[in-house]
Amino acid sequence: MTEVEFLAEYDPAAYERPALAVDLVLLGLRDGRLTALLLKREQFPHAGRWGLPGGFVGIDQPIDAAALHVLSEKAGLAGMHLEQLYTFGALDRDPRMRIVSVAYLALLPESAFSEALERSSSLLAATIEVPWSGEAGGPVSALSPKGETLPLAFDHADILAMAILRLRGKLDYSDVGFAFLPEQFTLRQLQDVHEAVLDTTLNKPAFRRRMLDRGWLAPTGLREAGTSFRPAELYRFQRSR
Amino acid sequence: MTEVEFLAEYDPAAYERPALAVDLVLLGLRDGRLTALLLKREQFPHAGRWGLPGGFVGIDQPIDAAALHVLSEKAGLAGMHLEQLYTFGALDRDPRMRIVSVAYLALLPESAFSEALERSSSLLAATIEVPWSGEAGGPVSALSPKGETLPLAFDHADILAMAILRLRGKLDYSDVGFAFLPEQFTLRQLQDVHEAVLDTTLNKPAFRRRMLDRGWLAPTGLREAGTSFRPAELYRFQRSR
DNA sequence: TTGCCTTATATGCTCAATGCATCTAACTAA
DNA sequence: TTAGTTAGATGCATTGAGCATATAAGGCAA
Repeated sequence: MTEVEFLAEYDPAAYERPALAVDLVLLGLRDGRLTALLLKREQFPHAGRWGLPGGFVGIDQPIDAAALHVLSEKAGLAGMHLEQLYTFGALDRDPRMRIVSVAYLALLPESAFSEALERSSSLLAATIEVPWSGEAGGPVSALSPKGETLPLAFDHADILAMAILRLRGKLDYSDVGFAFLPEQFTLRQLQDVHEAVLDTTLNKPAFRRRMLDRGWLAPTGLREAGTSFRPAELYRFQRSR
Repeated sequence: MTEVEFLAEYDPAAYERPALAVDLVLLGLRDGRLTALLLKREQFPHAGRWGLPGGFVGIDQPIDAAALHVLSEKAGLAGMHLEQLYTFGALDRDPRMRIVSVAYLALLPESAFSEALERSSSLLAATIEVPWSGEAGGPVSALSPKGETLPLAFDHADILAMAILRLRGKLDYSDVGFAFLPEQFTLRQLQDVHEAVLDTTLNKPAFRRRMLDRGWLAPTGLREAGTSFRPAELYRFQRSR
């Protein structure tokens, strides 16, 4: 029996199928640290552990739509940009049954991050601890606001790690960094975003020049208020070029 | 009913599940052009069109294992490095039923590419035409060895495009380029790989310095043979640094 | 044997981008 | 008015890339 014949006679409906789910990595910045929104699991399996917001993909639902649905249901957010990260399909990743999960990443500005925390009281803002530097990779850990290590459910430490990896990789050649910021922001805020994501300190003049030369920043003519020192110019992100 | 209650009562086995498949983008270099291995579809749907080698994911099979299985069954290859690309889950991507497909990318050296073509006579080496430059994105087209445009099945033009996009993005900061080359190769061959993938011409002295400074190239002391001009030094790829 | 042709390899120059130190500007608070 | 703090600008050295060009090493033909 050749492979062609095999496939011709293959009736996938006759075979058991894995369940398909989505998991969302919702990242924001709190106190200059990368922070993710986690949910405490109340039910078996992994009850008491912390997991990413997730849900199953309906048979008549595009995967992206399932991710947006979870974003809305579990975080009360709409219209955020979601980027597909990676698909996790190890056999034992869920003890109940075979579940394949497509992970998505969303970057939230402070306003959306706080909004989600308000709308869903079961969400927790967990600081992400990255025990490796650069793009080495490996699992990460999550800390509660009090600094306690949170036990993570399933393979969610790996999913979070993949999110950090992707984010670091894209940060300096794409415009993803702006997703963390409000409509108007200062160059210092933008640098804080980069420093938090990359977990380094950056050279200020060099960073300024690089960003300004990129043509993505439109000065608003406005300045920040409420500082006890020289107020910084407010910029707006403009796509273009 | 809260989301928590909903999930607690949710029995995924009670819902119909999408079928899960893998599709493989097998890329090589022929005559300085990016080339993919395609299969002519004999059956409905899309009979007569050309598609990527693919297969379903078994309920007791990790996704990576399913991809390796397809690699072995459809291309007669083993032990190649496979990288997960993206998961395609549009509702209408397959007219038979809902199929979600996890796409994988493998880069083949000339030897493995030819081996696959010999082992499976139904495979075709299709030249990939990329109608956009840089990392702009958009679907690509495939040409037969005679230069005729091949009609592609399903969303496989998009999957191929994603492969090119990923490849171009990773080429100059990672070691993926070496995957196209044999054990020993010249700097000119390495440059040819980069020029084919990026679809540009590169500056030779600059390219040489960049590659040599990277510490990935170990001179073998040997030189290529059979040229009617000065033979080039043969290098070997060594990881680390 | 001797040029000649072709490609490999090396080198020098210029320019652009970056790291770094430092200078000036603008605001508050005392 | 002055001290303190951060924003923003500028000069200099280093690095890396683009580019032209020089030299090296093979085959080949006269």
